[in-house]
Amino acid sequence: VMILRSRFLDARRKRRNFSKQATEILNEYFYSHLSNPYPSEEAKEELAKKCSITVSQVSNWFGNKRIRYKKNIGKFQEEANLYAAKTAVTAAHAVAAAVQNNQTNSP
Amino acid sequence: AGHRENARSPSTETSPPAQTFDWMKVKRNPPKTGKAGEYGYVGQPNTVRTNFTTKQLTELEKEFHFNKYLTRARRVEIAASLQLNETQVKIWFQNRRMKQKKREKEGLLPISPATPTG
DNA sequence: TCCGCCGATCAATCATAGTC
DNA sequence: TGACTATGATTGATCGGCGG
Repeated sequence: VMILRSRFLDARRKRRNFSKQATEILNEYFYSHLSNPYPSEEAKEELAKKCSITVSQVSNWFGNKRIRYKKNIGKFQEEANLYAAKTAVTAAHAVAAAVQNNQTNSP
Repeated sequence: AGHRENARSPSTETSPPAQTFDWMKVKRNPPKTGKAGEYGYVGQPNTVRTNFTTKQLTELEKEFHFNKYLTRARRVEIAASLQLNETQVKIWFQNRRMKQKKREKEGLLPISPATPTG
């Protein structure tokens, strides 16, 4: 019956949650690329570095996130709005900077 | 690989989040791992992933250490002896090689997160 | 045209960590 | 402390692209 409960206690035994800061970075990327949340190998390396985790962990995170997100989009609405607002502020700053820059050196 | 597109289904575009992008609709076809019975063949292919027994995994692992790649003949032998499809054996080796590669890569840098101030 | 492989991903599940 | 949920990891199998 349970003959194969054998997933022989893999390495997933001693699991540690990522730091809140790392999760923050990953979520920011995910929601700011919601139309296509598939970071390139290069982007994964950068995220891994910023989050102090491995590239594989970044891949695992996105894989789990994508599946769980589409499985129940509604459950992530609040989170989605939160990060959307956050990136919106960042975008606003960028626009402001661009405008400022444009006025300074107009062609 | 992928479904790299970016199209969006008809939806309000005024709300940033809550849109249904193509990646959210991706659906994988169910496994074609039809474990046919003696009579004719059951109706639907297995809709769930096969659970390899400890014995099967042990044998596959043993074979893997002997050869990272299988010849057609060897594959047939193993599949028969382990009651698996040739495809399952083929895929298992494929996944095993990827796993090996991943481990070699990871078990090499975990230490020294030297961050050359970029 | 068919087949095997690679790399990425999916999807289901495991086992633990966190919350109440 | 036990029940339930959140989450990282594992893995059999699929998808698309390549090369033989």
